Amino acid sequence: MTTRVRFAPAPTGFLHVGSARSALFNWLYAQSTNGEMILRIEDTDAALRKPEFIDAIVKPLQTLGITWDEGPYYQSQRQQFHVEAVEQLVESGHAYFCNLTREQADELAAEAGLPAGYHGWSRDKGLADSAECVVRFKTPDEGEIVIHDVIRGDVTFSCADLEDFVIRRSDGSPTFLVANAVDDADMNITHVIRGEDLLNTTPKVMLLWDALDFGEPPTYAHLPLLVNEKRKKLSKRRDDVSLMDFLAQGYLPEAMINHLALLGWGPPDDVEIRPIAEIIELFKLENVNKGSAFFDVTKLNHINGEYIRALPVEDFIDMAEPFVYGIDTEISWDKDNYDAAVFAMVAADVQQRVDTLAEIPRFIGWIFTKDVEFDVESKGFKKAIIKGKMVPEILDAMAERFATVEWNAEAMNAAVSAIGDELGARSQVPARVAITGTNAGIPLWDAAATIDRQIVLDRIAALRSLV
RNA sequence: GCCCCCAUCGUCCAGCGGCCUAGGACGCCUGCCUUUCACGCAGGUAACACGGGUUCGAAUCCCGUUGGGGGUGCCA
Repeated sequence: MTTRVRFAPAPTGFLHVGSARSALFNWLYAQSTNGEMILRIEDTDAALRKPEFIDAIVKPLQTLGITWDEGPYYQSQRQQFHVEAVEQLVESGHAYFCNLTREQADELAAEAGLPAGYHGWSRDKGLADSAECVVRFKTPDEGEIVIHDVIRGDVTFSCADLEDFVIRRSDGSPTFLVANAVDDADMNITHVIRGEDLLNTTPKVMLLWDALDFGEPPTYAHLPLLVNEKRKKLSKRRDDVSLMDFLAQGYLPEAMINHLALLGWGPPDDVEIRPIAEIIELFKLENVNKGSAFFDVTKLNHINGEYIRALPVEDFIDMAEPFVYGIDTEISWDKDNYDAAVFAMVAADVQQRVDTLAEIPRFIGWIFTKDVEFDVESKGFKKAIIKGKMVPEILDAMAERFATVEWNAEAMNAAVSAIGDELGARSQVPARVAITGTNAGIPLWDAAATIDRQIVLDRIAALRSLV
C-alpha cells in the first residue's frame, strides 16, 4: 500500500518554523517510502479563511523545496461532507444537540461540585436543533482508547476523562475533529505525522472514526515539540519563528531544512551537515525522538555558514545581491555608491566570514560609505587603539605618506609596513581601524585602494582626533 | 485541579542489556596557521535527574520520586 501523509496546517498567518518542521518530517517520510503527500488547509473556523494566509503557507514550503502531490485541499470547501458526518452521528445516536454555553456548563459543574468541564448536561434532554445549538459527541462512559504511536508506543486514554466534545458549532460549521476524521478517511491517509500538542485530540478523532465506521485508522506519529530557551512551545507571540523572516535574514533554505531535520532526529553515522537526498535515505520515522528540542539559532548559524562557504563564489555573489546595499541593517549606503565589481573582488573573502547573508554589509560597508564609525567602547578598538603602541605616531606618519603615496594596494601596504618598521610598532592594525572602523575584517588593501584618497585621509584624521 | 507526554554534556543528536573509563556536532577555552578578523587544523571543557528493583551484567528493561512540557475552547 502506498503511504499517504498529509501536512494540515491551520492558516494562522506566517508559517512558523515548528510547522515547517512538521511539514518536513511528513515529506521526509513520504519521500523515504516513495509515498505521497497531501497539503490540506485546516480552515474550518471562519476566522481563518483569508487568502493571504494560504500564500503564507504555500510560498515558504515551495521555497524550502517541500513538495506535495495533491492539494491544497481546503476543509472549508469540504464542509458538506463534514456536515453529513455530523448528521449521521446524530441519527445513529452518537451525538446530540446542546444549547448551553461554556459559561453555563461551568456554572452547572460548580453547582454540582464537579470539576470544571462539560458533564453531558444535555445528553438526555432530547433537544431539537436550533440556532443556539451545538452538536456534542457522546463519549463512552467507560472503556479505553489506545493510540498506537510510531514514536511513542501505545498511549492509553480512558473514555471517562473525555468530555462530550463539540463537533458542530452553533453556526452550523463542524469542528476540525470531524473534518480530521472525515478527510483522513476520504483521502486515504495512512500516516498522521504532527506535533505532540495534538496528541490529546487523537482519542476524540478515534472515537469519531469508529462511530463513523471508517475501518482501520491511520498510523499516528506525534513529533516532539520545538521549544524556546525556556523550554516552552515555540509561539508566534513570544519567539522569532517566522520561516520567511529567517530566509529574509539570509539563511539558505537548504541550511534551514538541514537544521530542522536535526531537531528530533539524527543520522546514525553522526554526519549532520549533508544533502537532503541522504537525509531522505537515512530517515526513519521510528527513530524520531520523544523529547522536545530547543530551536537553537546558534547551531543554525553554524550550519548556514557551512552552506554559504560551500557555495561557488559566483552563486554567493548572486545570492548576496538583495543584501548587498545594507537595507534594514545598521550599515547601509546609497546604491550609487555601490560598485558590484568591487564586491565581486572581495566576495570570496566575505563569503568565508559570514554565517548569514545579512552579515555581508558589516564586512563591506566601509568600502561604499563616506565615513566610518569608530566603536570606541568595543574590545577590538580598546585593544588595537587605546592599548596599542605608538598609535598617534603611526597615524601621523600615515597621514603624511598617504597624501602622496601611489594609490594602489601594494604601495599602500608597503608604506604602512615601513612605518611599522621605522617606529618598531605594529602598524597594520591601526591602519585597518582607521580605514574600516574596526580591527576585524576582510583583507584590507585591495579594497582600500578603491576608495578615494581624500576619504581615506579624512578617516585617518578622524581616528587621530580620538587618540 | 484533572488527563497525556517527556527526561544522556549549556544546546542538538548517537547509544536500543555487555563493544561506554558514554561517541559526534554547536557553543565555550587553549594552541597551530595568519601583518587583522575569520576559515582551516590539533587539543580541552562538559552529561546518563534521583531512589528502588530485574539481571552474572543497566545510560539502555520495570516501578516510584522529582523536574520539565503539552492539553484541558462553539482554535487547530
